[in-house]
Amino acid sequence: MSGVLHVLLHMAEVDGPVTSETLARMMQTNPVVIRRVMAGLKAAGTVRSDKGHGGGWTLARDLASLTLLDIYHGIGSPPLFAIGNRREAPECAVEQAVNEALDASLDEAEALLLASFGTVTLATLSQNFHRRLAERRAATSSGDRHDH
Amino acid sequence: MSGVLHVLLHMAEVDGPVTSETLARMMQTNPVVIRRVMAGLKAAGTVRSDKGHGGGWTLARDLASLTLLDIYHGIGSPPLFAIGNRREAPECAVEQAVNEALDASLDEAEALLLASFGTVTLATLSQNFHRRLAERRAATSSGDRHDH
DNA sequence: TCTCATGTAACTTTCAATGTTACGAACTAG
DNA sequence: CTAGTTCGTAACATTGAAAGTTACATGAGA
Repeated sequence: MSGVLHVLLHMAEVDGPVTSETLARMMQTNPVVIRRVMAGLKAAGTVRSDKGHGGGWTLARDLASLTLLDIYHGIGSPPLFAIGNRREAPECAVEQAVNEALDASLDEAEALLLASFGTVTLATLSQNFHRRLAERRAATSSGDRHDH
Repeated sequence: MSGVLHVLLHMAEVDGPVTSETLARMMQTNPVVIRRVMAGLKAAGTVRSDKGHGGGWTLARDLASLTLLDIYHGIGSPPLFAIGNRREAPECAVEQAVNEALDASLDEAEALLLASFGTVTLATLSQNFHRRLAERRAATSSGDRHDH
């Protein structure tokens, strides 16, 4: 998730297609790993890929029309929580009572989280990125006089 | 988490102390694993342990005074989410923007989840467990005539 | 004193995530 | 049409964290 967002924002900074090779160097990983996660996004219509000379990955939709929720589903909607339910011995009544209680809380939190994802666009992330860049430039050009 | 709750509810069904050996068989695991997770709960005052003959684990507090939140903290407050933030290259402005956005959503969901945990007592879980037992008994003694 | 039980360090095993290699398919430039 | 690029994907290797295991020390009761 975090890595994919990183990649997409970097792609938005370049106008032409970007190869898996280049993206892999940015993320300090392997081109095949990039292709794996991009596969889902491609199927979802978020990005497109082109082969051969001048090929690579391109954003297929506007940043403003993409939310964190789109990306989450694009990468296959993986489990959100680290503390899952035991699925062993589900016939045990104790197990069922425990799972019922945990599920109630987890489902509620999951609904909120996904709703929250739905309100954040990649355009917002990009804007925050550029704001940080500007602040950083201002800080260094003024000789780091502020703060500590 | 799920496993610990299972253990605690089983302990509540017995009046005397229960050994790690017995609990391990219930959970289909190893006694040492039981002692490991119980260590935190003991430090938190949730359970006590006694050595020697007739020893084992005992609930030190009433089920009604224990919430899921207490148990969560008792086992060391492990990470709740499976989709963490990248901590590599945190100086990259893109990374910072991504982490900022994800943290905002995750923190909000975490707060809700923990609050939700705080409202559920183990007494409630135990009641649900006994309700299930009663329903199951009723269903089998009536010959499974209802539903399918 | 002998047995039972926890406490804990050290080691091993397991398993899923990630990384890697290899090769086929599709595309472009010349 | 040929050569060079790039994605697509299967198969295998590596890694790291969680769980399991062994071993032994400590404390408590019969």
